[in-house]
Amino acid sequence: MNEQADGVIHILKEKGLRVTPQRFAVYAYLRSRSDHPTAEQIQSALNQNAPTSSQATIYSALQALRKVGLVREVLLEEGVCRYDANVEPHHHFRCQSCGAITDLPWQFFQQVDLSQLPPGLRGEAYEVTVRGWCDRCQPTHSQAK
Amino acid sequence: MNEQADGVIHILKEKGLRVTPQRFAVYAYLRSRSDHPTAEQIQSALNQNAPTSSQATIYSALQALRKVGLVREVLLEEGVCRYDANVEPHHHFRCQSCGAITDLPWQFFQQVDLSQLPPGLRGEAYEVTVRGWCDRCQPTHSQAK
DNA sequence: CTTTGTGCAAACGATTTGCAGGATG
DNA sequence: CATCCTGCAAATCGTTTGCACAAAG
Repeated sequence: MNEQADGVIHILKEKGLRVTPQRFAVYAYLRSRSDHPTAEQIQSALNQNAPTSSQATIYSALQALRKVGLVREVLLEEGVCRYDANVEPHHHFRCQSCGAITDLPWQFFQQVDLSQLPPGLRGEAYEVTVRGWCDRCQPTHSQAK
Repeated sequence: MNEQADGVIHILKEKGLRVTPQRFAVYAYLRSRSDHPTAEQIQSALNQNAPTSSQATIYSALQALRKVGLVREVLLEEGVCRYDANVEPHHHFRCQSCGAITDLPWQFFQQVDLSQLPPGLRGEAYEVTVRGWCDRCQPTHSQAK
């Protein structure tokens, strides 16, 4: 766990970011999760035991991390911006019952061919978003919304 | 144009929606466009000549249309919710320079196989989002953000 | 010590809500 | 005519900003 912490510190420095406790906490937390928490979720997670970061700080830390490419935002539902420390290309699965989000490895859908785009469009990257039901929300008998 | 109007009225009625001038205008406008306007863009377009709809009405019309499946929302950038009267499955292209959004026909990427999902996940639908440059923003020499 | 980040509270923009009057079926 | 919709303004929610103080390099 300490090695991991050192790693995070090193990464932040490498990107030219000052290492503050708040930034460290936000980034370490994001790296520890794969469910793309919202800003609010990050804040309440970090402040669970003791108040460590104000909400303005969370947002500014997220922006700083985004600016250097350590974090990206994920938009899958209205009105909520989620954050993801996994900046490698990957796809998303969203359970339409409980809203849970699962990362899908890149190789699941890597067969998309960007050279087939309509004339004039040059594609650089793509991402697949799948809607469905997660393991806990199987619509076996009772259909979920 | 009048036949189209009749068609729109008929569709609204069929879905059990009262046909009001505002609802008609919102839906007809959305059907006339393929660039997924925001609520604000819809409002200013409709009020271009004469004030016809308040912003609360636009939102409630959009919700009513969404509820009956005539309109869906499209989330491709932060903080903006776009609306789309094309509820047939299709993909999206977003120019990362000017932000323009283009629909991509379904058949461009229909080769995705949802049976390959990780165990426990049951996929129902998917959508591909492509980032790149549109015809007016080709990064020939000067790179865009 | 200089630069950059933090915390607070107020500002902001998009969306929602409550309620009285008005239009639809 | 009963029901549902509109318009207005106020409320709400997530995010951003301004500024004084504090911490990082």
